[in-house]
Amino acid sequence: MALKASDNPNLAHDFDDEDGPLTFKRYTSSKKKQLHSQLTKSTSPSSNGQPSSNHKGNTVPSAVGNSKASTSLANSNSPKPVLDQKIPIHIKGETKSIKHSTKDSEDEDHNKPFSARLKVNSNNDNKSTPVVVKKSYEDSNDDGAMPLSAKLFRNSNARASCGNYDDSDVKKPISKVQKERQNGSSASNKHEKPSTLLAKRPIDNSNSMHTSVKKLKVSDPAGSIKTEQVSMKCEPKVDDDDDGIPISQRIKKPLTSPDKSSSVNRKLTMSADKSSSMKNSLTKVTKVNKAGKTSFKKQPQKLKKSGKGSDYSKSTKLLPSSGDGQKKWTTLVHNGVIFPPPYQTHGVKILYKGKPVDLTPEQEEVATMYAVMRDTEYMQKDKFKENFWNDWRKLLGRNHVIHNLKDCDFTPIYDWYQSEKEKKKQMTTEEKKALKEEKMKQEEKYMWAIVDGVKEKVGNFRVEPPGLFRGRGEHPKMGKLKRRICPGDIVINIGKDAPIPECPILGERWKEIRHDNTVTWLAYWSDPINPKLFKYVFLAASSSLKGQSDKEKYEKARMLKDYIANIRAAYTKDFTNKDITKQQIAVATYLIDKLALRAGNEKDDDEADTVGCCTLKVENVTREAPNKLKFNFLGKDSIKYENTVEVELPVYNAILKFQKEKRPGDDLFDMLDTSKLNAHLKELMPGLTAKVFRTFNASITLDDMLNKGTKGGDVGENIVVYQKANKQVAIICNHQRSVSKSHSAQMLRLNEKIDGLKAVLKELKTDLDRAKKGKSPLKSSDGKAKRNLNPKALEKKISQTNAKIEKMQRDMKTKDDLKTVALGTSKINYLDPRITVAWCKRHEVPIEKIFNKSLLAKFSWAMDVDPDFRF
DNA sequence: CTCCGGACTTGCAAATACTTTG
DNA sequence: CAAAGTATTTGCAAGTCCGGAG
Repeated sequence: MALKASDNPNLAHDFDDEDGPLTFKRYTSSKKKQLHSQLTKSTSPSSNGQPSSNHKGNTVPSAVGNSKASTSLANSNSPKPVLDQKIPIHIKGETKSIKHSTKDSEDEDHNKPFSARLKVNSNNDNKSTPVVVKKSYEDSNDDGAMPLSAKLFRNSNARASCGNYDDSDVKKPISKVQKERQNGSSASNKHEKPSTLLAKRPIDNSNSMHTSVKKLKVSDPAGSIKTEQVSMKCEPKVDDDDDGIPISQRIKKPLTSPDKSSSVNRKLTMSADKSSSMKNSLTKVTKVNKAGKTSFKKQPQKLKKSGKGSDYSKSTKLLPSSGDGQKKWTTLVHNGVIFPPPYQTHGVKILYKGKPVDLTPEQEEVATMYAVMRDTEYMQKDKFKENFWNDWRKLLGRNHVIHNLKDCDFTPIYDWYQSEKEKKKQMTTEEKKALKEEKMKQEEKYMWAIVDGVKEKVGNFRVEPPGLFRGRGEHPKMGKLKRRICPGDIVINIGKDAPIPECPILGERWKEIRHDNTVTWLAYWSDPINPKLFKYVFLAASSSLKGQSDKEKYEKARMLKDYIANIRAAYTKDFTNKDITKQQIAVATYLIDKLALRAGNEKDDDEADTVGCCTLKVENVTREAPNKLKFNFLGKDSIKYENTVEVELPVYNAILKFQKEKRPGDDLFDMLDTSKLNAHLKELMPGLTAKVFRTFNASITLDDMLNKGTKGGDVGENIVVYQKANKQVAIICNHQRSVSKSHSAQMLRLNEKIDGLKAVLKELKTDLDRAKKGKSPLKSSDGKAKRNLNPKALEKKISQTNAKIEKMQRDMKTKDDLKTVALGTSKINYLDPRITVAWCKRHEVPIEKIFNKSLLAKFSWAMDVDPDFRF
């Protein structure tokens, strides 16, 4: 039976419940120790503001249990559930969201290079990204020069003051306000049960080892395991003279319109915060600062008690940081990686100067890779062809009949490939299903790893197949052959006691076996295109290990909220610093804060030429008097960033100075690089780096927009509010997507539909007029007679049609607005899921409407956040 | 310091799965 | 039911940041 099951795709069900989206996972041993690490490693992200439940619980996960688990896995690829602690929660699978429909007219675009398209978009279309960023500032002319999140931030201040303080808070020394403000992460603990992790964990672990398949019911409170979190609060202290006046002014100004909804929430939040403060934990003092002026103190944070029940069942709680020095796991069992099948020759010949040419399988394989890319934009790029030719020529050998690429005709292979594709498409669903099952069966054993006794999904267990390198933008290496990876290229990382995965290719062996528990990768090989880089095999996003660090990331970003006022004050002051390095740091930090730019590491010549903040070139920034800066550069993935913003005058002048006497291609911030910048940031807040600003900006924007924008409408309306906020974040972060090939056609079609409805409308009106006069309706266009309706019915129909038309037009507009905006990236990487979950709870929006299955699994650690949680 | 190996997150697009529509 | 769309998943490239060696 077991065997049978494992062969069967259905078998997967066994796993299914286990890795269902909302699950309970065990706590990692390493997590328990973090206290220690926090104390030791002040800079570690996790170490700060992390919930920690350390005290007493140092129970070590017993190796015994783990080894047992591993054994079972090793001995039988049995899919048998190894994890017991995961609690499945029923989730409605359908995560549907909103859709837009439409079409429009701009087809030619897809033939252009991506960058070109973007350019077109941004130039012609005000709705598109770059410009939009600008839009975000429009609503607040008064503070156009204010950092992106400043406006939001002030709101949070406002919120804070609703609770216990009056507006004057804002004027209080920042440190005071901050001190009074509770640290957020505690909110999420509200729901937790008293039982602490510490106490529980060991038990759970052992359970997992011995009891194998028990699943806890979500609904069973007793069964659910809660974790407590303790977050620490940071209380930055600032030197009085350091307090930038400008900043405080900016912050004050804002209080303009506190949103009602937020004030209500605020109260809840505050009280939650209060209650939370009680158990505490560690106090840490970090001394920071330049000039020895500022010192930040951390305060203990507390656990929260769980409040009223939420509609969501509780799920996993992650432990605080992954401290323990460096230790990421105690036991690790997995089956290695799976290789792509060997090349199957097809024997289709290419033509050289019109004549068929014989190729060896190796030569044919590479020729096929090329042939198959005929319809891509790479074929228009000389660099791609050149690189391909250079690598392929090597395979062809010295005196091969083929002497140049130009005379090669790959059409036969291309056609063969197309027909193969067609064949596949024509297969019956049955056949397809069978094929899929077969594949599943082969891969199933590689899909899972057992980490500290808990079964976790592996992210990418498939070794990358050979192919032609598809670098983005103008990558110097595009088209190069990415050779096949063999076991001899692969380094495996696995627990000491775990069986070493059998090498799947006969007669070969792994390059190396390691037992390094300070890292999370299960395997890696070096990138054949750039041997300096590695390709890693990690656990999936839904794993506890990933969830852990995800949470730490958001906690760090939240911590920034407490420091941001001081940081702004500090850099504002330095806008005019005589020390040019400091001045550049100040301006760069300002840009990162205001525009959510990436840090901008240096790049090699053999990479696409893109920039981030520190690597901006003089030519990327154009001044527009009196105080605007126009940015235009290619950022990550060669995505164009185009944005014109108003900046504070000192910034404008500083840029002027940095540009002076430099050539267009020179570095704008010539005294700066990311390590200097980050080193500086770290002095301002422990663990602070440039990327934290992006997370911070994104999440606080979401939090703010949700709370301001939600008016208590129905679910549908609320979802629109969410999407709007999501879109705003995507715009801030410049998350773009290429316009789909069929976009214009879709818009066109929608227009036709609307026109059709309009025609109907007209006809209805005519009928109405006639009906009022007692005449029967005219015949419809197809000549048939229509039913004779009374005026009332006709009026109703008219208004219905009108509504339909309006809705369609709205949808169309939305669709067009979003055609170049990618919402997914921010959802996955930048928006603290607790904001979303808490908001959903508050407004009774089913979380499945916002998060799909993967997201639910990835964010399982955030599911039981307190409804009052605010970023 | 700087350089660079190393590890991990972020990001877009292609492939695939699933839904709606005609 | 196929075509048309949309949503989700997968693939893998491209960033960030850290820390150790020189």
